[in-house]
Amino acid sequence: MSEQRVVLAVSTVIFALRPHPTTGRPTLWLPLVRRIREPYRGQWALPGGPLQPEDDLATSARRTLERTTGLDPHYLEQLYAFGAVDRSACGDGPGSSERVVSVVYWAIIRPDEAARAVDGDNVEWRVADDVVGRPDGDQPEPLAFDHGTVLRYALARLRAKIGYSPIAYAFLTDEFTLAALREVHEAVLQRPLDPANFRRQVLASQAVAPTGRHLTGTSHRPPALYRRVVAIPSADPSRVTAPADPTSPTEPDTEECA
Amino acid sequence: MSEQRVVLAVSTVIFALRPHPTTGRPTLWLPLVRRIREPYRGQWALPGGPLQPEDDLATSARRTLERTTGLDPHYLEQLYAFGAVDRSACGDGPGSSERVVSVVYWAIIRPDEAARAVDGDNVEWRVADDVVGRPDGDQPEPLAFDHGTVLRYALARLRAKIGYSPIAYAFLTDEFTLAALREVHEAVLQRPLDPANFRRQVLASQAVAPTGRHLTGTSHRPPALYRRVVAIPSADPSRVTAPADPTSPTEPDTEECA
DNA sequence: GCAAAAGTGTTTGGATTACACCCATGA
DNA sequence: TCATGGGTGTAATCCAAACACTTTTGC
Repeated sequence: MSEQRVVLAVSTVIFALRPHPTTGRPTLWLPLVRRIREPYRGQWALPGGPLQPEDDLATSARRTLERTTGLDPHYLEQLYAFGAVDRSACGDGPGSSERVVSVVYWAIIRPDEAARAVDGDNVEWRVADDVVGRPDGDQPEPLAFDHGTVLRYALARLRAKIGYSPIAYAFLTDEFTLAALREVHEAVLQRPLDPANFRRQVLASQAVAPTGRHLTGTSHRPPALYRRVVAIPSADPSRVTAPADPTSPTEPDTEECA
Repeated sequence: MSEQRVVLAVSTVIFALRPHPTTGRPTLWLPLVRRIREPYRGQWALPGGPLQPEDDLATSARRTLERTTGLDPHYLEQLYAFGAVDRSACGDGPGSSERVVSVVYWAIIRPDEAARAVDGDNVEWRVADDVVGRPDGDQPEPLAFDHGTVLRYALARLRAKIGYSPIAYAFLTDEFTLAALREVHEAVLQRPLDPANFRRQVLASQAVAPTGRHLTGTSHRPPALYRRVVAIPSADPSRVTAPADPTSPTEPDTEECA
């Protein structure tokens, strides 16, 4: 085996909600970029690139996103550092390729942000669950590197975190109906939620306040519009405060999958 | 600013339970190593070292731990990748030092494993909350690099995760009383738990089974001994399975702090 | 017997669930 | 008027907390 250098890259999984191509229901989509050099040339991969010495990790993620997809997500969180020694080697390719450790981030963008995205020859938006493959479906075309594993992990994190953190609001614009908020949860969790109970839970959480306005133009009773009144928490470790009050329980953390 | 190279290192926060020096109650301890070179020479730091090209990230963490502290933890999980551009620069030191990105792991070891640990001039075990500093106490001697932030984050992760994952068993040997299991939770959460309710919750979780044996030599009723019958889950993203059954809710993931 | 912790029982209140039912609008 | 979701009410259920009480050992 030849001498290897370890190279650091930063990649990002970006989630957005768009109508499903067949059902029309809100569904998780994400952009992929086509690799234009070896290894895995021609295959689809997560947007990313090498870490520049002058960039922080999250800054690198944002900079690469802007350059490759034109996106600037307002929710961005570190997912995991992937560093298996053989993860950058093609199964049938040369075994002596450079070793790459990737720090992967995941992001959420609103529909209005996603609409501004470029969609050229080398960027393609796909339904997230079609990319990883359904349990009963055919195996999809594999992603470059271990990006299939990365995406599965990002989906698991998103689905876990929406249950205990107000990240669902990152998919929504300033004003929204409670039905729209419920559709975000339903799209992420892939299961219907009881509208009555969902409404009560959200209102009890004190996370939203009515704006007084209503959505018009529907063929039924005009739903009230709400706005978010809590911050979407940052998962940055530097924001970790002093030890919590020992008399109150701690909330779940961000980083992994049970 | 001179040209910088990005170097990748792996460090580990290792937790063990030992009696508190004054109260005698089970308390979180961790080993620190003294830095023998610049930057931060002479200050205490988390055990770690540069990533070797032939090691996976977790392998690197284990190898460095063995070499510096003699420890081989049976629970090891990735915490976070720290990569701020200035994190390896001393506040009053030279500003042109090498840039280091650290992938940090955290680990749990049992008392019998911790007893085998070396405790030389350059390794010192400390009470975890004394290292980060109590809210009302004096500020402790700062750790090297951003390891104070790292440790605070690791403590937050441990305290969050013990609430929804059976990691408490990683602190215990094969046979244990339910009181010992409760003391693990109390030490981590820093608050007393109701023995009656705790017992019921643990038994209802189906995570333990009685061995039939009892602990003797106490000055009261001999408590029954139990053993763990569930696996301590690995947080490795490669273990993420196919999308869960959409009709059942998802459990919290591992990676972050609310 | 007494102290101390093991272990059991009971009550309470809050949160979740399921589902019935009314409301307001466009067509 | 009817269809469609918005929005409210309510009862059943589960779960966590608080705490009284009994049991079993060493001293």
